[in-house]
Amino acid sequence: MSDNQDVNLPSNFLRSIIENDLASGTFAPRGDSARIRTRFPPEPNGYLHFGHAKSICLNFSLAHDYDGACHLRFDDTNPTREEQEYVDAIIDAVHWLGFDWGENLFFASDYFERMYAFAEYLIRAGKAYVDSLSAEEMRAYRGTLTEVGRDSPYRTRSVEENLDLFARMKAGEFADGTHILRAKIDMASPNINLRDPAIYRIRHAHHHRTGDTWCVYPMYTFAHPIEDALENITHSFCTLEFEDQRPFYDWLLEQLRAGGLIPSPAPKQIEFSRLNLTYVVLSKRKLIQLVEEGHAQGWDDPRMPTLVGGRRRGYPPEGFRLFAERIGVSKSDSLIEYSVLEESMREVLNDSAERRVAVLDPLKLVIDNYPEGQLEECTAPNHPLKPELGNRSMPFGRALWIEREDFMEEPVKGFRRLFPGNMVRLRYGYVVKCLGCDKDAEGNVTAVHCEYMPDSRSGTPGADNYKVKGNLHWVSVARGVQAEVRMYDRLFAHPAPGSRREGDAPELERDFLDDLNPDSVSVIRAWLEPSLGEVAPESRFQFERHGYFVADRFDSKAGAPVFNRTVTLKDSWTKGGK
RNA sequence: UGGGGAGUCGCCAAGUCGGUUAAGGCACCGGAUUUUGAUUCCGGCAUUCGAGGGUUCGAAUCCUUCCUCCCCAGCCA
Repeated sequence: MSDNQDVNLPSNFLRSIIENDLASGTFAPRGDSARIRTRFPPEPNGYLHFGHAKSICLNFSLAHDYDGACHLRFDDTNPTREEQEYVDAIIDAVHWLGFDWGENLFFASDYFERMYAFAEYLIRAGKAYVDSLSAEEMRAYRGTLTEVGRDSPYRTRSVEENLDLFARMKAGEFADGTHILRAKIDMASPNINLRDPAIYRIRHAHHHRTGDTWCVYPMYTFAHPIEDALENITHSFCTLEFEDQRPFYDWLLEQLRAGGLIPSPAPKQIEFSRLNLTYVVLSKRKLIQLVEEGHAQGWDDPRMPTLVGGRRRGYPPEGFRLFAERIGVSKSDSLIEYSVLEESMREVLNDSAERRVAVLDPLKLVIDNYPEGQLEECTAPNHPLKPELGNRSMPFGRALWIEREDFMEEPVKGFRRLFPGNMVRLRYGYVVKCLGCDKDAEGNVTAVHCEYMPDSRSGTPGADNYKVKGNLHWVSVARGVQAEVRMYDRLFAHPAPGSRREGDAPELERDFLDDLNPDSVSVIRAWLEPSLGEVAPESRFQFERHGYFVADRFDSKAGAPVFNRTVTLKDSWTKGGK
C-alpha cells in the first residue's frame, strides 16, 4: 500500500482498527502472509439481499486494501434449514458482485470434528456440561432481563458423566431436545448471553454436506468463533445485534487459546450497523413472505431487494460497490435514502450503457411534406461522451412514433416540445414544425402532423440554421420493433413499510404489506429502434430521455427482446411540476 | 427498572489523543453549457455538533447530569 493510495482511502472506524492493529503488529505473531483476514459468512438458508452486499463489499474491499484475504464461508450449523441450492446461489451472487475468494472457500461443517473435540475439551476443563432441562425449563431458569438466572440442577454433573452423556448424544442415543451441552459461565451474569449459553444441540437431521454423520450440531454462538480462529481470521466483522455476544466470543476463544487449540492471538469480533433502505424491507422473514404470498414473482423478481432481483432489474455490480462505498460504515442505526442506491446505479450506467431509442407510449407523427415510402438512414452515436463506441443508424421516414407526452395541443407554460406552430428537432434527424393533430370522436389525439425542413438534417451544415429548444426521440413506424417492456417502480409506497404514522391510533397495528405499491410494475408494448431487436440477454442500455433498461436475463431472446426498466433518468421537468 | 450500543445539515458520514473558516456523498435550490428538460460545470446549503452544566486562553472532541433511539431473555443465525 503506497502513501498515495493511503490518501484516497475513505476513513471509517473499521479502517482505524485495522490500521492500528497493523501498526502495532497485533497479529504478526501468527506469521500469516496475509496481513489481515476477513470473511463473509452467510448461512445458506436464503438468497442474498442488498444488506449482504454491504457486508460483502466491506469484507472483500477491506481485505483487498490492506493486502489481506477474504474468505467465503458458509455457516451451515443448522441442518434443518440449510440447502445446497442456496450455497450455489450465494457463490454465484458473490462472484457476480465482482469478488473472488480464491482457495478460501470454507464451510462450518468442515470443522465439525474439531468443534466436537473442542467441546469435549471444554467439558474436561470444567467449562461445559450436559443439561437435561427441557427448553421451557431452561428458559425459566435463565431469569429475565432484570432478574438473575438460577443454576440448573444438572450443572454440577461430573466431568465423566458429562463426557459420557455428550458421547451418547453424539451416538444418537437421545431424542432431539432431551439433552443439551452448555457452556458453564455464570447464571447471574447481567449479560444473558453469558448465562450458560447452549453450545451443542441434538438434531437428528440430514445435513446438506455431512449427510447423516452427525446428530449433534454446534450452535452459531459456539461455532462461529471457532471457524474464525481456525481460519486465522483477524477481524471478524458482523452486525450490531451480535454485540452482546462478543464477551462469549472472547471467552470461548480464550479457553481454547489457553489450551493451545487455536492460533494466538485470537480473532476480534467488530460490529457495524446493518443496512436499512427507504422503500425497502430487508428482513428475511418479510422477503420470504413477499415471495410466498405472491406479492413478488420470486426471489429474482426485479422489484425484490435481493441480489438476483437487482441483477434482473439491471443494477450493475459496480453500482452496488459504489453504493457500499458511498454509504460508509459506522455503528449508528441508519436508514439510507433509496436515491443513494439509484444514483450509484445511474453513475455506473451513464458511463457504461450505450444509448438507444425507444418509444414507450406511442403517438403517430406524420411529416406531411416528406415523400411517401421514402426512408433514409440517420446516424446516432452509441454514447455521447465516448465516440470510440461508434454509431448506429436509424431509419427515418414519413411516419414516426413519438412519445404521447411530447405533444400538447394546448401547451402549458415552459413546454418546449410539440404543439401547433412550434418547431422541434427530431433527434439525429430533421427539424419539424407542428401543423396540428387528428382526433377521434372522443377527442383523443390520434396523430400529429408536421412539416420538416429538408435542409435541417443533423450532421449537415444546415442543421445549425434552426435553433429549437425541443429535442424529441422517435422510431420509424415502418421499421420499428415492437417489444414488451416492464416498467418497474418501487415495491413499497412508503419509505418505512409498516411503520406507524403520526396520528395513528395507539391500538392501530400496521403491516408492511399494507404499504405495498399497487403500481410497482406495468407491462407495456413499446416501439424500439431496429438495432434493439437482436440484443443479448442482460445487455444494458439507456433509452434516451427515459432511463436505463436491461434485456431480461431469462425472458429476452435475440429477435424477441424483453426489457426491464432499471431506473429512470433524473427529470427536472416533470419534477418542477409541468 | 439489568446489560450492551448509538446520537454531527432532510438522509448517510468524516472529524478519534482539545487549537484558526465542522470534509465529502445523496437530496434540495439556483445559474452556465448541452441535438437526452440527462450528463457535465459552477454556486448555495450546520456561527453549529441530542440537551444542560463544568474544565480550559481555546471543546463536536475532556468531566458531569439528563434526554432520545436501537439490541439482548431461540435447543435461530
